[in-house]
Amino acid sequence: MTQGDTRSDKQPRTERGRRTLRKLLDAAAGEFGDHGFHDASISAITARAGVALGSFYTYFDSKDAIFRALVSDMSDAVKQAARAAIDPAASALEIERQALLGFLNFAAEHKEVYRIIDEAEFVDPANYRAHYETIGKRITERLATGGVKGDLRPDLGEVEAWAIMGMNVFLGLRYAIWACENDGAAEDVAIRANRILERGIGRV
Amino acid sequence: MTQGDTRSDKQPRTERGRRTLRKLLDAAAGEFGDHGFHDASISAITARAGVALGSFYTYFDSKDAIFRALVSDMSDAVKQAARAAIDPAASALEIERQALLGFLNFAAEHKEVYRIIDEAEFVDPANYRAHYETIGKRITERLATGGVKGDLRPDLGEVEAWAIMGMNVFLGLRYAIWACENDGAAEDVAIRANRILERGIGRV
DNA sequence: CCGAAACATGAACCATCTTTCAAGTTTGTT
DNA sequence: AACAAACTTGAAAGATGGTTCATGTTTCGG
Repeated sequence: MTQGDTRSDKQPRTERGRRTLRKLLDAAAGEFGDHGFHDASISAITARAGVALGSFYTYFDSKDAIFRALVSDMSDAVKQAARAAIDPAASALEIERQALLGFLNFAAEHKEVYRIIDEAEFVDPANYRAHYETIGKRITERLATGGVKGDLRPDLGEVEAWAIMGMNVFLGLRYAIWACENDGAAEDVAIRANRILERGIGRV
Repeated sequence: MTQGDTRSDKQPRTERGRRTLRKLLDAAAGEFGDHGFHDASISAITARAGVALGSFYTYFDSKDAIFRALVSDMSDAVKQAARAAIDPAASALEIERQALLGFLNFAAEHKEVYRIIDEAEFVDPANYRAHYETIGKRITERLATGGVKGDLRPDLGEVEAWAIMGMNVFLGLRYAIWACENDGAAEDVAIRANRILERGIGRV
């Protein structure tokens, strides 16, 4: 699915090919994560992967192509991580807390994913937008479900979903990517953010 | 101040020089906004500015240098726009509503500013981080003031500030930068976001 | 075990841009 | 008016790094 669509006739047909492809993808994630798209060179990627420069073009049409492939893969990974962190039986607010906590942990564990998706805003805008629109829709659905269940206000929509998504992404940047010693643990951050959703910031 | 610090000995000393510098800055904002840092070329910037290629280096040491100068200028502009949109006499919640509305309007009016600051995450990370940390501090202060005034909970801190900042930035991306026909007006968005801060998303 | 297809290799090609520079023009001051 | 400093110019140097390609090696079905 991630690879089936636009991907040209470059899919490997042997086991060896699949191994090389994976090595390239992993190496590219590292290079793009460490240096950003433009300062990462294909020769650095192939060097890190341990293959010859020319082999790159057996698997990808261009530097852009491998970046796009990476963004698709990682977009899927983020969504899956969030889904995995959620207990669908929990209350709507609790689900949002779990989703944020899952995201914070995932981001801390995979900083390069965060970076690559962020840089997609400039290298692969369509995919970037698709990524956040998909997540936005998913949150919107959760809010609607919460409304039906009676956990949440019934008038929540896309605006609220994007507000929550923005909260989560920025808390991820600050407390997972830029995390420092005297920052609270991810659990704390998730609880405090959840309290905003629960009762706002107004005086009790 | 914005130019006084690290800026090399390139400040213009005549009126003509100041005009050329401004033309370059404006042209660069346009090019970087339209094409992003790496696809914007210095020759395109000088062409747009109507000056010779070589003149660029009379004012900036490098492509990075003009980008950094731009980020500083625009970071200031964003902060000033937010400040200008605020009535300090209003309640703490109302102030947050005004700040968001001000930001949404500013972003819609100056999409290139949004884009350039975002790209600074990769081209000028230190400035990017400084930008958001400064704004984060400012919001933290507002929240503390609101707590003292009795408008807000007294236990609000940096986490809540970053949550609000993330909300605002993402709502800006979605409803100012990517705005489309059937989106609500900025006022609506600001009101709905403010309602989250006021009472959360829980059932009334 | 043979042959065709898949895959690997890395030197060389090439397009692109940043940056330099030597020579000319304008500005502002004395 | 005259001079020095500030500014302008655009061709060319220099560097970088993406992409190609001809040749060699491995894989795998028949």
